[in-house]
Formats: sequence, structure tokens, C-alpha cells
Amino acid sequence: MQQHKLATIEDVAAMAGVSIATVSRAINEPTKVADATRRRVTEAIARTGYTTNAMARSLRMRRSNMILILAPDVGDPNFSNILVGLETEASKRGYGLLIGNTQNDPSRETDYLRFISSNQADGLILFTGHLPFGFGQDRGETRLPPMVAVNEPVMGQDVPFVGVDNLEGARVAAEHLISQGHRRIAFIGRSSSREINRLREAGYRAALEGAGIVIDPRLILDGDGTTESGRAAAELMFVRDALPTAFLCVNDATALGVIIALNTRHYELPRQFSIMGFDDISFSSFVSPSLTTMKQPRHRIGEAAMELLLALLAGETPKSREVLLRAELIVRNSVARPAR
Amino acid sequence: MQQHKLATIEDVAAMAGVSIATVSRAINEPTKVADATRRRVTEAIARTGYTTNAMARSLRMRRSNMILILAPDVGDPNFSNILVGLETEASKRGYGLLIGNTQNDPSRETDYLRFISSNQADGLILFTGHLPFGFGQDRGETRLPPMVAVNEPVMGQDVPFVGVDNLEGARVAAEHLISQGHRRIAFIGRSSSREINRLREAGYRAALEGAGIVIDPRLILDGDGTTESGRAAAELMFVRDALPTAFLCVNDATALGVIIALNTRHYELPRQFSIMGFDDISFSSFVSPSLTTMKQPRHRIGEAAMELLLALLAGETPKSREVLLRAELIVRNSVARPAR
DNA sequence: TGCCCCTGTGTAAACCTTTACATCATTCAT
DNA sequence: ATGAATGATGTAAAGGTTTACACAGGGGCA
Repeated sequence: MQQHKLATIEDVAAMAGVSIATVSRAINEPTKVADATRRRVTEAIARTGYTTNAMARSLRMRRSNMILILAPDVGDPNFSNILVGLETEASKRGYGLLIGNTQNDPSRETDYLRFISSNQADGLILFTGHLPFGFGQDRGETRLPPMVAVNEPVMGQDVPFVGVDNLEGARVAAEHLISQGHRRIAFIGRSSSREINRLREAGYRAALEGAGIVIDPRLILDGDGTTESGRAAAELMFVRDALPTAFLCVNDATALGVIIALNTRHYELPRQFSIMGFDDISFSSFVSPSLTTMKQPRHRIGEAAMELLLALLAGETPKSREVLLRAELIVRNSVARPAR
Repeated sequence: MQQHKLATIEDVAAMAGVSIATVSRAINEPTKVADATRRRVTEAIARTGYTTNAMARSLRMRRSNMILILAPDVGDPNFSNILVGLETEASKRGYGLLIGNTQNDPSRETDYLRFISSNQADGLILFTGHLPFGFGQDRGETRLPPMVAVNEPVMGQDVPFVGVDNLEGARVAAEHLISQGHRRIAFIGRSSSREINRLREAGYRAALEGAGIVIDPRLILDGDGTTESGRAAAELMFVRDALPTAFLCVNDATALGVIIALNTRHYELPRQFSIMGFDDISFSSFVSPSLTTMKQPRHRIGEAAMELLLALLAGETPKSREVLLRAELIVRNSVARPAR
């Protein structure tokens, strides 16, 4: 039922009239074998259509050249674009990618750990923001595998991190609003439990303080980063009647919610209110008004993360265990100078 | 440098005072071992923290319980949502997912084949619409591995297929426009080389013919499915001055291009022109006007594809080698009755 | 010539399972 | 009481590599 019967290294050795050790060397350390022999081996390989059995190889070498990627939601567009970068770098270096969708379900996280503990994957890329359930907690230090956190840092656990500089990015965003003349700037999406939200809020505060603007706590609203949370927060502002001239949103999804709320109330955007997002997800250029936002260099984040992981895997000690890439300001049509 | 020293089946056997064969059986065929023994083994497993080495297992059993997924662009949101479905079903059945981004690059396709030919993956899910370069063509029938095409059928190669019923879906879409009173309906996105485009065009024709509408060939325009192609096609219509009252677009991206073109020309939508898309990608609900479209059941497509593949892998002969799921009409705000 | 070193190759162990087959003790039917 | 059948376990082979070590031959040098 399966493929006929694959050629093994023995078949090649027999055809080339050498030992299997020589075949192995001809493949892996070509310089260590005589030219004539090497030619015979290569030809035999071509004739037999031999490919080395990865399982046997991994078993013997105790590594699989596979990287496990753990993400709460592989359908998230933000994830999938980083994935492209991860894949680019990995395949360039001969590594394969194994993906696990955890849906934030602890049992699924534990489940995927078997790939690590059974040597099916050499390293781990974490999008989850926490160690997979079953690690760290169970018996003190269970010897963590080489891993890199992406997007969301892992709190309190010295895990190397690659991502965008959220604080700096949010600062740039807020400064952009300030440079347009805004002084009453709301921050939508405060959340004490999410590191990303905290950092972006910190960037917002830094910019305002830097410009000598006193922060009005009524302009800082909670939100979990969903579109609905953005809509709700904007509504709340109208109820409370403490209005800003500009909304700095923790991410584009939230900004979209704000836009929906304002459109529903028939405000003219961006004349009456300015809105900024963060991330630059695909629809941001299609909303009306199209969204001014901070673009994450997703492809580069993926590449950098994989690069760092492979360095760790190779036993190197990278200069820095944290790589922060700059978000880029994308100016579109959702920001204008304040009305008066 | 790697994890300390994993417990092997021998360690477990020693601790439980049995042979390794018994341990293996206790794990894989629990009924075949005496209760008392089984308990001792399970306890030893717990104490040692043993996990069976997947490499050794795969080597011996000649299968890896891995599925290779080949896609031209893993960043494509349409892909990533199907991926969630694939993963759900696969992990439920104990399979892992290995992903390969080919970027339609033949050399990358060939590259990923090593996973199949080296037993690192048991089966293949194809999003590419063609066999990986290096298969089929090189030496007649090289014994194809079990595989399933998703999204885009593989032409002329009897590869099992799972996807949306494009013809039927496009017919439903066109009929929706007809039911609103449209008779001059354009089809944007003809492409003789793309099976999906051909099928959707066929559905469009079927609906019009079914309603007794004579098809005006000037209303059928080429397009490759990109936003830009949609924009260009709409422009071309104005140049040629053969205008429809409604645009049926081969997909949402194309529809977006059409909307952009019409917005740019300051038409009022949907009063002056109706637009329909196909796919229901994430931004479709955020464009203005929000897009009436046909929604692909992406999660179910993924599940069904994996189910089919695993059935093939298990040696079953599924009743049908083609699974067509229905697209669902999503009514939003881009369609209205024609002006006059 | 004798010794050492180097280069190229082979032998065999190790990596960790699964499983066919053998063994042994029991039970059951005759 | 004997033989067969059953059930539980052990032995050892096989799966396909990589690589430490051994070995042979030849060249360079004293």
C-alpha cells in the first residue's frame, strides 16, 4: 500500500562497490572521500533514486531538524504572516516546520509537548505568551528545550523574545497624533493582564508626558483587543461625556470597532475624530476611512525569530536574548488635525 | 547540550522488572498484558517520565503519523482558516502537521518532497493546484503517496479533491442578483488557466441561461483574482462603455478592486451598481459597502480533507474521491435592485 | 630501511522501538 | 493422566543511519 520499497544506503553501497560508511561520508562529508569513489557513489545514488531515511538519521543523531510552532490560533492573519518569515528562514537552513494550534487549551499544549519530549522537534517557537502547560510548573526546572517567544513575550521566564517594539511603536503613534495638534488623546485597550497592551499603553503615556500633556485618566479605557471591545469603549466615552479628539487604539481590530461606533453615530471622520491603530492588518487599508497605523514587520519578525532559535540550537550564545524590531508608521486617512 | 538523557523503554523495563517487549505491549496493546504487570509498568513510566521516542517508532513502523501540507502561500488568509480545520481533525487522530510554503517555486516543491520520500510524512495535502514538481512527470508513475487536493483541484491527475462547489456557488450568487431584478450582470475574473475561475464562470452562465438571459460577451472580463485585476476590469468596462447593473466577481479580492474603481468614480453603491464577491474573506464585512458574497465553509473543508486523507492512509476506499461543500450566501450591503 | 603520519576505507556498535517467534505455566477437555 | 489450547512474558531481529575505531597502503623523512 505504501511506496514500493525505498532504496537504502545498502543498495547504494552495493551498486557503488563500497561500504555503507563510505556512502554516508560521501553524502555528509564529501571531502573525506576520494574523488573517484565519490563519483561512483553519486552515480549510484542517482540510479537508485536514494534518499536518506530521515527517521533513521534522526534516531541516530538525536535530532530531527524540525521546529515546533505553538500558536493559540493559526488562523490569525497576524500569525500567518509571521509564519511565512519563519518558514523562509527555516527551510533555508534545512529545517522543517511542525505546527500546533493550541486554542489556548492547556491539554492541547501538553499534547504537543510530546513532539519535543519524543525528539520529534528540536526547538520551539511560542506564540502563546506562556510556557506550554506542563512545563516549568510540574517539577521545578524540567530542562526547557531551546525556544523563542514571538509576538507575545513569556512573562517571568527568561525566554528569548522576538517581536515588535511595542512601547516605542505606541510612542511614535501617539507622537504622530500630537504632531497633528491633538492634546486630548484617548487610549483604547488597557489591559493589565496582557503584556502587549501594557507596553503600548506605556508608549502612549511616554509620548504624552514627553509633550507635557497631562494624562486624563477618563480617556484611558479597558479593552481586550477585539473589535467589539473597541466599539464598546467608544460608546462608553459618549455615555461618560469625556471626549477626546483622537483615539489611539491598542490594535487595528480595536480601531475598527471605534470606527464602527463613530460611523454609527454619523460623525464625519477624520474631521471630527482621528483614529490610529497598531499592527496594520490586511483590512486596515480598506476600512473607511482607511486606517493610519503602525505596521509590524511580520516577515522580518519571523525570520529573526527563526534565526535566533537556530543559533540557540547550534549552541551559540546570541548577543541578545531579545530582538525588538521597529514598527513603521503608515499614514492613511483616519487622522487629521483636530477641529478646533 | 540537549535534554539531559531521556528515559528509554529499557529504563522503564528495568524499573518494572519486565522485558522491553512487555513494556511496549503494555503501552500499545494493554489487553495483552496481565493487570498486575500493566500497573507496574504504568507506574514505572510515570516515575521515569518516559515518552516513546517517535523516531525509533517511526523507523520501525515505517510511518511517521505526519501529514505534509504544501501551499503556495501560507500567509493567505483563505489558506490559514482551512489549516485550522486540517489541524483540528489531524490532532484528533494523533497526526501532526508539517507545513511547506512553496511560493509556486518548483525547486521548493521538489525540496519538500524529501519529507515524503524519506518517510517523514505519510500523506500530502495539496493547495497548489498541481502535483509537486518532480512527481508524475519525471518517470511516468513514480508511485504517488496518498494525497488530497484542497481548494484548487489538480488537473488531469485523478487526485482526490475537497473544496467548495464553485459552480453551484457561483450559480447561487448569480441567481441572487437575478432575483433582485438584475439582467445585465458582468462576470469579472475569467481565466482559462484557472480551474476555479472556469467553474465559477460556468455557474454564472448556468444561472443566466436558466433565467433565459442572453449572455453579453462584452460583460465577461478577464482577471486573475487579484484586487488590481478587479480594478482594471471595472475601468475597462467604462472605457468600452458596455455597462452592467451588477458585477459578479470571481472572488472577494476582485470585488474589492471593483468597489475601489467605482468609489473612485464617485458612484453611489449599491444604488447605481451592485457587486457580489465569492469566498467571504475577513475584510469583506468591513469594506464600504460591506460585501454580499458566498462564504466558503473553510473549517469544514479542512476537516473533510483531512478525514479523506486519513481514510486513504488507512487503506480504506472512500465512497467518493471528490467532496464538494456548499458555499453559503451572505447578504450584506453591496447588492440592491437596479436603478431603473 | 624503518618509522610515522596521512588518506581512504571498512567493521561494527549504537540510536530506540515493534513484533514474530519461542518459551513456559496453566487450564481445560478427553 | 495426557495433550492441546490459552495466556503471559521473554528473546532477538529488523528498521536505516552515523561514527568511533581499526586497518591498509603509501609517502615523506631521518
